[in-house]
Amino acid sequence: MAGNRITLKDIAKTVGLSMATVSRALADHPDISRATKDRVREVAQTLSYIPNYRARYLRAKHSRLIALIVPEMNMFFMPSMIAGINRVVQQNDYSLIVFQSDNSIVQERRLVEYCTQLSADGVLMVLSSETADLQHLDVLSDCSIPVVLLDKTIETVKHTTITIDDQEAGREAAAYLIAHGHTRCVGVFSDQRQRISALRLKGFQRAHAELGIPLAETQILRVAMIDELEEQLDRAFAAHPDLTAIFTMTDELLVHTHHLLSRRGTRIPEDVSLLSISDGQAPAFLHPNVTHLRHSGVELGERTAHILIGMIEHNSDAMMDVRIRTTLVELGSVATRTTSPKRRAKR
Amino acid sequence: MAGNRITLKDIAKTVGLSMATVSRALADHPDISRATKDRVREVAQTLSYIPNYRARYLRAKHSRLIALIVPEMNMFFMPSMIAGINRVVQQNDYSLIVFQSDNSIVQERRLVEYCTQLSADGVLMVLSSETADLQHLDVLSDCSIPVVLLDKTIETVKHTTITIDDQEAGREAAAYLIAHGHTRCVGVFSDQRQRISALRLKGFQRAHAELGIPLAETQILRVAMIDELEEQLDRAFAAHPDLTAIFTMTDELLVHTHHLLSRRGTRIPEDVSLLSISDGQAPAFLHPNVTHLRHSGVELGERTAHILIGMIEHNSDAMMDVRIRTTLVELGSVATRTTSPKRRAKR
DNA sequence: GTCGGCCCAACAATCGGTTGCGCAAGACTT
DNA sequence: AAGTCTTGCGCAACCGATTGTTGGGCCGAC
Repeated sequence: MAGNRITLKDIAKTVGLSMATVSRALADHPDISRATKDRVREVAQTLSYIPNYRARYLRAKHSRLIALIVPEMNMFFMPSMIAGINRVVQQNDYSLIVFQSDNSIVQERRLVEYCTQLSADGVLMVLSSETADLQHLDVLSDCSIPVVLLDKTIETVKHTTITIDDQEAGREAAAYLIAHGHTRCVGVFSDQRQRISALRLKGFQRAHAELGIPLAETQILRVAMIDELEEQLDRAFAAHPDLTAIFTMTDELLVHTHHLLSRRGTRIPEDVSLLSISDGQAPAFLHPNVTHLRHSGVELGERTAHILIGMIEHNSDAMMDVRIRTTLVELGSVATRTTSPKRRAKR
Repeated sequence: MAGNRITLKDIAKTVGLSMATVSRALADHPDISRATKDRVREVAQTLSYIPNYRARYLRAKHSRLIALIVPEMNMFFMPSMIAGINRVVQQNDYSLIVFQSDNSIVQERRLVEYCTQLSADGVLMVLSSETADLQHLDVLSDCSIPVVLLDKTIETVKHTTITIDDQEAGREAAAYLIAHGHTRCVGVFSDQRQRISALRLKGFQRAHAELGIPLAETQILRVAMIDELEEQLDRAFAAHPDLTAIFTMTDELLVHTHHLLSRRGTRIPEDVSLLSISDGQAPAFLHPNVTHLRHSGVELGERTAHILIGMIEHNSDAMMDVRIRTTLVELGSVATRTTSPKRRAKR
């Protein structure tokens, strides 16, 4: 492979100068005369010389490589988040290298170690669902490689984290539905071991408590596997004939809930209102368009990348805990209830 | 950064051996005695030594890095494709580094060059929509870095390509609809400058021709920007009152078409049948579930990665042109027409 | 006419490993 | 007992760049 690549030595031989001079000429070093620089550049051009970053960064200690470890390539959030990260990373002349842990702590550990082997300049992590502690990140601090945790995290006192303000989003969701007259809502949440899930639920519950609206345990769906959703939804409908609104905490839960509602002939928002936390893509192609608390994956990615690059370049290890607020986007999926609901017959 | 990292030299000093011996001991070289190996490993362990890949691969000439350049992080196809690639890449002890060209030929060029600078062992490319020729890939062949083009390509005689059998998929789609009595179908296609688009359309047209079903130009929608879809769809409905089926060539077009149909009160499949080419995710959460010609992104990714790794490891430059066939997945969105359609009134 | 100084460019060390070759000491032939 | 094999390890070159230091040539100046 690449055995025939042009190196500095080749150029040096061609122009009849030493490697050192060629290197400096290419780097526009003041010690080198204009004439020599021009000559060297021309030769480099014609030989189509490509510097070997591996060699260069071996000496330079850094790699201008930023690693991102994600648990999976979720179709809703990840693509936009990665796009955001990528933009900032590129703008700052770093390269992004993306790894997938497949939600396995073993893989995650392996990948973290791999980051050190590559001597990445910084690491961005979306924790896998299996990750319960952060010991495996110690190798990174040993090598003084800065880390930023984003989106999915666990409690930590040692690492900079950037997340959606999950609890607040959950709170706002419930408050919004209640304000529109929905006093019997169902909340659809995912695996409670994930902090993101627990926080959104906590906010949802707290809003109910604060507003004095009762919230039965059966109004809370905890969906670990997406195929449990249908049964749980059926049970909720059975338990609560007065159910008028559903809140879904993610896009994935939203599209599947929407699908199941359509299938059972439930009209949105006439029969049941629907509200979600989302990055706005799914709400746009569902009918009716779904009112949601929007969190931009792009923004999360961009801010995270900025912060990490700041840490790298200023060698700072100040710990931050940034929470991004969601914004309400009102579309057509939430009706205002003034009277008690009248349920339509289902097919 | 990482200035304090343990190196071979540190280990050598600690155990009182030469770097060469330590290196060989760690590599399990037969020249080194069991006892020495054990001692070295133990020290490496306690010092938590991490080899510097940059240095190692500098000499080794290769990098075990595979680069993937994609135009954008499309939410439907890319995630699964990347997941597939990633799996195979990891299994073979390579690492995947993902770049995004943002559909810009300038970026694409830059990234290709960057691949050579990183001395990637191989490059996977999904061409940007702006890419009209493949000259910028010559640097790669100059460095004898193998390239595989996948999914979106243009005509080429020089590079290995792996694509969905687009034309056949378009043909099958039309044939399927026609076989179910839909003699007036509309096909929704994207930007015709893309080969994938042109081929799917060609198949769609050819099936009509072969089966002797007329196909008016107004039955073919060419949607370059997604917000043109609504108007074009309206025009098609106006031009063809006898319209009974719609074919969408991608997931993105599918979800938006589905949304617009729902909005105009068109029932699927009672009023209009819907068929798509898809990787199966969107069809599962739309109502009713959409019958589609399935192409697995994961499979495409896996096969591509296998082929590239084969090229890398056997140093082969045999050109291939692999086409992956789609499989029909019949769900609930296509009705069988036996008589001429009776259109229901719209809201 | 020598000397300080300025330009330019070369030498050589270095980054962190890998590897061909040589060499010493012990084991084994005959 | 001398010669041949093995075994186990070190020397030193090398990968492709960067960079601190050195030194030759040429200038004007005293």
